[in-house]
Amino acid sequence: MLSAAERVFVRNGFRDATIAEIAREAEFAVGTFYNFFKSKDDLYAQVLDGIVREFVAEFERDVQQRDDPVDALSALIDLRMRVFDRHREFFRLFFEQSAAGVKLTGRHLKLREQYRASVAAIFAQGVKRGLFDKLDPLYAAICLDGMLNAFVRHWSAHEGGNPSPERLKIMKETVLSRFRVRRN
Amino acid sequence: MLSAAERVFVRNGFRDATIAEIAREAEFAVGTFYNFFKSKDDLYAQVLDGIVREFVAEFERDVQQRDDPVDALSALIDLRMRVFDRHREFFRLFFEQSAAGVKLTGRHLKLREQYRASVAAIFAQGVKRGLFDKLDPLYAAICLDGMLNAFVRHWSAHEGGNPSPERLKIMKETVLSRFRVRRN
Amino acid sequence: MLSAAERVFVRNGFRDATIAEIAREAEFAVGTFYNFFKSKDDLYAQVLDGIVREFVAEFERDVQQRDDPVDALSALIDLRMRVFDRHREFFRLFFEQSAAGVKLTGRHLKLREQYRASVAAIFAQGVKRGLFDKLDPLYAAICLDGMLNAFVRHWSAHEGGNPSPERLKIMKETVLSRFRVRRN
Amino acid sequence: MLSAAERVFVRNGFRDATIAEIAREAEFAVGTFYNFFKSKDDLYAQVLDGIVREFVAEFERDVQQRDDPVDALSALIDLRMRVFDRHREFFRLFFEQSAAGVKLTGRHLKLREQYRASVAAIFAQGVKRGLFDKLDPLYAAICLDGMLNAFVRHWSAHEGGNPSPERLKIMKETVLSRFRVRRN
DNA sequence: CATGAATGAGGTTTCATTCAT
DNA sequence: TATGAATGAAACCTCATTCAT
Repeated sequence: MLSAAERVFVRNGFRDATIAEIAREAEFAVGTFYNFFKSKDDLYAQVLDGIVREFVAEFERDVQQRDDPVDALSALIDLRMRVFDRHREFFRLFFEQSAAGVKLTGRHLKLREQYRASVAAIFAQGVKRGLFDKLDPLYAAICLDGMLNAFVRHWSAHEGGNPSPERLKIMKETVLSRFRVRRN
Repeated sequence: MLSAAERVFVRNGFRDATIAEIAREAEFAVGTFYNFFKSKDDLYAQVLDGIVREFVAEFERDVQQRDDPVDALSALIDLRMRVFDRHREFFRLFFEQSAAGVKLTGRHLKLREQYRASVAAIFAQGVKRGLFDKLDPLYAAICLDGMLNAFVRHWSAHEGGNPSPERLKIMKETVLSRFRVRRN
Repeated sequence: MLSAAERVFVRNGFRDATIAEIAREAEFAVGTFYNFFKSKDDLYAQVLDGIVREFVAEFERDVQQRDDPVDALSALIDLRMRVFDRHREFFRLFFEQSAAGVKLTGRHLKLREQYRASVAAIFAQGVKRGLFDKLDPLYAAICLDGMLNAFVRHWSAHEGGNPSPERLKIMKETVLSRFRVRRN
Repeated sequence: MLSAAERVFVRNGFRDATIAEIAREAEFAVGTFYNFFKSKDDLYAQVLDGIVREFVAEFERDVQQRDDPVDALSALIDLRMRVFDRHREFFRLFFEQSAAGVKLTGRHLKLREQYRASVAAIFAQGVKRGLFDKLDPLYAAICLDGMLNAFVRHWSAHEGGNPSPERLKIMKETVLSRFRVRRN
């Protein structure tokens, strides 16, 4: 139901997604949606909300738990790719601030700030323990996010969104080694 | 004329930008536009085209010319920030593939591939000369683009799109040092 | 049940009154109404019917009974104000022919004619007995109705529909003396 | 244009008048209306405004000018019937406060108060000069309005809105003599 | 070339009514 | 009988596009 809407929003963007098409995709009548959602805006907000909640929950469970910053980063990359696999384009709104022609609203913007702060904290830990290069933690977090977004976009355009495990591994190694101190 | 359209497209997104508003902003009559542009889509394509051409020209002149890969990368970062300063959100379409609710069309998609290949070539050179870490050049290019996009977005949201020269310098150093081999 | 509908019809007018709101007000389920009423129109007709019946019954009992035309008129004024107090806006439909965006239907239109004819008959009696000015009885009845409606509307707008007994008395004297022959 | 809207509003009431029907009646396209009126509400307000302005102008010219209260009242009755002839049901909104399922808004409500005060002033004059029965001027004005409304409604329902000159004359005499002092 | 009133298809939203439980 | 989720026709309104001036 929400997922039908997500599909159409992703396909067409917010403005070009019509209620009629969403209804058809969900095999409901047009009016039925208005028993569940106040408006098109409300529908969009709820779709986004579900995905963000899901991501935040998994982030807290899989990433924040870990003591070792390198493990945490590794888990974060895995999570990002997993979420991407489930929600493709849609969660770009969360990571890139705008997508599908819609802007994030207050609540989600705040969640995103929290997420970024948490990632920065992981970097701060890593630097302190001598595991990562000396970098401003916030800037490091920005770099990490940017790289992951770029790979998501790249594969979205080039491999139909399904990179081989092989490529995923190389990507992961490439990204992680941008931050880890090198021993030579 | 095109710049009025750009302003409105950026303000409202593609679908929410009305011809009437663009006409008002450009101080032309609605009908006049249809002497210059076949349609709203055509107008959008031409706006994008101008910006892309401008970027490609400056890329060739300021970046591709340079022999030293480190210099080239440095110049590229400068260029990206310059373009961002001139066209803000709009060129995100080029670098992030979708923005304002519109997708890139064939011709521009190809130009983007060429651009990325050129950046990859710079990395290839740099690796060969032992200036950069050993990395797949394409993946390195993807990482670079992603980081730059992330900073653009970050400042777009946090400093009104105008980072201080100080911050720009730190960013540049942060990004560049992600790729350069470290001597210790 | 009918009274819940009346409240909502008065609050919102016919078209803006929704079955859902009526159902909520009556603490019934939407579907339940369709076991009692064929349609929204039917519901409206039944609400109106109840009020008209009530008025006609009281008219016959309190007004038509009286032999003295002046007493009858006095009782009619009292009755009109009483009904107004009970049903406020709603009975305007009966006296003013249209209200709440609905027109009277045949049966009620006929009842209204009968009512007016009865009032005219009272005037005819009064004229014959030399109690009232010489006037066409129908025109006198029209004048009376019009004045009473006007006061109802006036108080509806100015005193929240609750004129003081003092004001009611003055009104009654004002209206009655429009018709009684004056001795001087 | 406005008159086409007036016709449809009168025929169907506000809610049941559709933009499509108004457009058809005016032989314009639906969208054309939205070049002249912000919304359906706005259209309604403008229709009402035109009629009210017209009435107020004629009231000031034909009624307020007169020195003799009896002449003034006589002119007022003529005016009311004239306006009624031009605008039928629609001006009922002004005199009866609600019709066609719409309420008067602030500005018009105020104008109506002014109108009623002016009529009351005429009565006050008439009473002072011994031409009218001793009555509270406001209550007299209310009575007058109510009677005129009642006749308008009566003829609207019974003679297709076109009473004969004969009947108009009787009505006028009937109404006027409700207020004039009788010599006997 | 320049204009801007006119167009009408198409979008979002409401709500009376039905029907399976 | 009672329920209320599902329906879809129909309403209001927008806006890209045309064309007569």
